[in-house]
Amino acid sequence: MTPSAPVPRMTRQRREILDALDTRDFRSAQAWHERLRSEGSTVGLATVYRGLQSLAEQGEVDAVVAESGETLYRRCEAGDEHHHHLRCRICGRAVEIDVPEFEAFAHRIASEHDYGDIRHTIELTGICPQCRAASER
Amino acid sequence: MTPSAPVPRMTRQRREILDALDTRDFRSAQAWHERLRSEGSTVGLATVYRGLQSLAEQGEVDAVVAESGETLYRRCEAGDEHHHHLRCRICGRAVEIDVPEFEAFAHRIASEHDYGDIRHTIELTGICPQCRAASER
DNA sequence: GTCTTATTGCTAATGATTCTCAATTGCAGT
DNA sequence: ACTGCAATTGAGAATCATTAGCAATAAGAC
Repeated sequence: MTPSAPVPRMTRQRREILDALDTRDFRSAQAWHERLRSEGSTVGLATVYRGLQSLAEQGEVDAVVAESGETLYRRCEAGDEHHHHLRCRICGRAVEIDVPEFEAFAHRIASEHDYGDIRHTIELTGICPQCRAASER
Repeated sequence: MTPSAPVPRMTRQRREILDALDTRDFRSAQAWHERLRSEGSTVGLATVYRGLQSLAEQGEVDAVVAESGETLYRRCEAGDEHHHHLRCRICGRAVEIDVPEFEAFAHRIASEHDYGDIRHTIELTGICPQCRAASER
């Protein structure tokens, strides 16, 4: 029925992207691209965008939309399903948190209003200790 | 100290924007602009952007960043401080909800990680009953 | 009414992301 | 290892939302 998505292939560049995704920080596709180039890779920007997108679909990376509208990516913790983040608005450093209470709450609210196919996003942002110290002087 | 922001003036176009913001739906700046034009207004797109932005700063309108990256605006309920939404991913229709438990939770998590100047966003999206019905046939 | 300056409306400029398409290259089968 | 072919890549053009630049207007104070 479904047009059946093409079979993914493991290419050099896809491997490189995966390898680059090591830190715990959220970065934009452009930032990851720069990092790759600076490390000698020759991947194209478009490829990085495509790669990150498909990885996000497979659940390999987390994607969040910053207030500026740009999408930030980061490799996900192991295979855990669902979680949220406390992210630094300045350096991007993020901590994974989970809000078990909320999962239930979301569904209650949703069914109260008769909304279906619920999805939720919780974004907690702040200034991390390091950046705070830096900006205070 | 602060460069003291200019004194805002009530212009025809600002009034029109305020007037247009009547429905309970989230719409993009472009969408609000179209609506205004279709109702005979001659406001420019940039003016709508500027107007919505300043209104958002004053807390007169809510602004949320959709997954697509575009910013959606809607007039706020009276002057209540802080709240969240359950928004339909198809038609944009939204319900204001509040999550008192969460406000406290957010601060606890934040201080646990020593993050300052906390800000949070909770976005609940789903498909509203009307759109669900529509897409089911 | 006059003046000062915030505001408007174009339009051009940005910035991020996506698309186009020819050139590559996994990889299944032989 | 060799072929065939669809998936993938890379570079640049194309989109899209949003912002900046600037001359022309028009609030609001006097």
